[in-house]
Order: sequence, then structure tokens, then C-alpha cells
Amino acid sequence: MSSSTSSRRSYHHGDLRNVLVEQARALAEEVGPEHLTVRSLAARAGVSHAAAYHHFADKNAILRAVAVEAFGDLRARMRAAADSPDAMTAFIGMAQAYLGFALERRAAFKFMWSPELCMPPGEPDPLETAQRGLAADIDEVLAPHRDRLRPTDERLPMLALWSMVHGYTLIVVDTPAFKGAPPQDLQGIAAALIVTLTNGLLVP
Amino acid sequence: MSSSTSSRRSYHHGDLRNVLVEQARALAEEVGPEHLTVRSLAARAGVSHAAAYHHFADKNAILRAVAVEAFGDLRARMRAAADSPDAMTAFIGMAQAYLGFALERRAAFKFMWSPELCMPPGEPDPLETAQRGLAADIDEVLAPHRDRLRPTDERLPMLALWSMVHGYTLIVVDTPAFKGAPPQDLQGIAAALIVTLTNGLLVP
DNA sequence: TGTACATCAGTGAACGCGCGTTCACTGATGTAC
DNA sequence: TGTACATCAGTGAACGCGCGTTCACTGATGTAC
Repeated sequence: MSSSTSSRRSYHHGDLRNVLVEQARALAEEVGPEHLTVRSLAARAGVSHAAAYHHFADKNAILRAVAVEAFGDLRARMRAAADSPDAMTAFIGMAQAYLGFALERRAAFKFMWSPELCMPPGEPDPLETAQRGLAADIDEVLAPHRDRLRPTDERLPMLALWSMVHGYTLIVVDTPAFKGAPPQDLQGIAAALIVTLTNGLLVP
Repeated sequence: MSSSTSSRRSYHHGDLRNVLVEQARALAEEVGPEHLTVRSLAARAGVSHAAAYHHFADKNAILRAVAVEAFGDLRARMRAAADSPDAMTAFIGMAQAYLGFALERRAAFKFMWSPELCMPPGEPDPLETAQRGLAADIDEVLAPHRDRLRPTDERLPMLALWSMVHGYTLIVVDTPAFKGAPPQDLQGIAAALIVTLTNGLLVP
């Protein structure tokens, strides 16, 4: 019998590493990653605060694990939502998945773009890989529809789509004007913004 | 003779409040606002760390003053740069001023959108006013060109322009792919993105 | 103009807390024979 | 199957530092008379 499920209350936890990441994720969402402490995290996981150091080199390593997991989650949602043969549908799906992730995991979303909160300066940054992966995913959202794009620099459409979605999402998350707005309204605006970008702001 | 200039080295500083804000601005840019301490700030200003408390209620009040000043700076740059009768020129000017501000004042720009770093939860937020003012400024950039806009919801063009500019700026600032790119290249991409938004992503 | 005095704006020392991290330890587990 | 032992994964106590903030103080300034 594996110990991982039966020993929940025994001396050896059996699955502490995963539990710590899960609880760190939840705790960061509640108090903000900048206020997460090793002690509060350990208390939440039901262990002494020294126990965490058997699984992570330091506090930043825990935060980094949360950020990496968050990138994985966002990318998976995006890929699933953008799987449509129609360009507009794919773009809107991608945008709504992006926004949906940020609305559900507000703190995680902000944290993904603030690696300075968990990275000693000058270290190789494991988040860079995740960020590049995200960009590649958005490229793939566009790939099936390349023949319908206006002829411009090759990277521009991907950057335009990403910028629009990223900017709108952050404005929603950071700006008081959208506090308390129902998610479905915000998703509707996301779709309208994608339509605007696709068709153009000005009449020709 | 006013004391504010001659007494730099005297017991009474004479202009300490302003000097603290200036130095806080510089220090935040160097180490990040989350690592700014009252002690390091006071040392930089050449006073004891208790002196700051004659001018600010607490540390957060200093950070808030920096953020409010930063919003003023961004808004002034934007208004100056978007003053053109031609729509495309105005939009591009606004975008480039926005990006230029973020490139010069990276830490301040990030901080403006993270009020949780200097606001006790539940307090009325002086940054909200500044954010609303910024949105109003972007509305004014669009105002002279309303007759050329596609007919949509009234707020949508402003949100589209802001989202595109805000998103691109944050991607540049937060993403390793743009580390070390020359500012004029980044400004060129900003212009191309605005053109893309104005004309549309897909051929009609 | 000179003096007394209230007020302002500094100083240096100290408080006290919370935090990340370490350490010696101990109980639990897995394995060799 | 039983025993010895290495290793793993916890515990609780303690270290030590840095920080925000406070306090009694003191020098400088401005004003009333």
C-alpha cells in the first residue's frame, strides 16, 4: 500500500510537496504573493514551518513553482479555447480564456508578470521558458488563418492579438472601473474588442 | 532670503518632503518599490530615518506620493504627444508616449498598476482618481476623430486603443524577448501595432 | 532692534515584531541479509 | 519472517537580522511685543 494516501495524519506526510504548492496557490490568491510567508503556508498545510525546507531550497522556490504551474494552466486553457476553424471564433476563444484565467486567478496572473518578486536578480529565470511557450501558443492560434491576415511583418499579428488581450485583461484586473462587473459582461467586451481589432478601428 | 535653497546643509532641511519623493522615485527605479525601505531612502536623502515621519504618515504614504506623481507625468506626456489633427498620428503619438514613459520609468510604471503594494486593503484609493484621469485623457485623444470611427459601443474604441497600448507596453517591460532591444525599434513596433489596430487584422 | 517664547523639523537610540532560515533531534520507512 | 541499519521527512526551538515606527531630545525659525 502506498503511503501517499493513508499517511495523511501520520508522521510522514507523503505528499507534502504537492500540498505545499496547492496551498501556496490558494494562499497567494487570498493575501497576495507578496504577503505569503513560509510560516502561514506551513500552518495552512498542517506542518511545521521547517518541513517546507525538505522540499524547496527557499521561499522563492515555492513561489516560482506556483508561477510555473500558473503558466501551464493558462496555456492549457488557451489552447483548448482557441481550437476552431473560424478565425474570429478562435481569436475570441483565446481572449476569453485569457481573461477567464485572470478573473479566476487574479493574484497568480499578476504574479506571472512580476518575476522580480521571486527571482534573485541575475539568476536564469525559469519563467522565461514559460513566457516563451505562451507566445508560441498564441502564434499557433493564428497559424491556421495566416492566409487571411493583412500582409505585414510576420510577428506583428501575433503581437497585436497578444497585446490587445493582455492589455484588456490587466486593465480589468487593475482598474477600479471594472470592480464588481459581472464576468459575462467582461467576456462580452473581450469579444467586442477582438472584433474591433480584426476589422479595424476606423472605417476605411 | 528663503530658507529652502540656502539651508541645504543646515539643521533644517527646508525642502525635505520634495526631496524624499524625488529620491523615492529614483530609489524605486533602482531596487524596485517592493524593496524600498524608509532607512535606505532617508540615507539617500541625507537625513535620519526618523525625519521622514515629519512629512509622511507612514512608508506607504511615500510610495503613494510617487505613484500619484507618476500618473501625472504619464498623463502630461500623453496629452502633449497626441495633439495632432490626423487620427493615425495622434494615436501613434499617444502610444509612443505611453511606451516611452514605461521604458524610462519601468518600476514606476509597474507600480502604478499594483496599488496593493502601498494601500491597506479597504482604504479609499487615491490612485483610482489618477487612473480615471488617464482613461479620460485617452478618451480625449479619440474625441476629434469620432466621426471616422466604426459605429460601435461608445466606450469600445477608447478601450481598444488603451488595451493595445497598455498590453504591448507591459509585454515589452515584462518579457525577456524584448530585453535589450533598442528603444527606437520598440517605438517602431508600437506604431505598427497602432496601424494594425486602426486598419484591422484581417483583410475584409 | 532686541528678547522671550512657541513651534517646527531635525537627531539618535531603542522597541518590538515578524520573518527566513538553520539545527539537533526523532519517528517512520525501506532494504539487505 | 525477523532484525539491523541507512535514509527519509518530519518537529520544535532558536538565531539573527532588518524593518517600520516611536520617543525624548535639541537646534533652528518665526513672531509678538
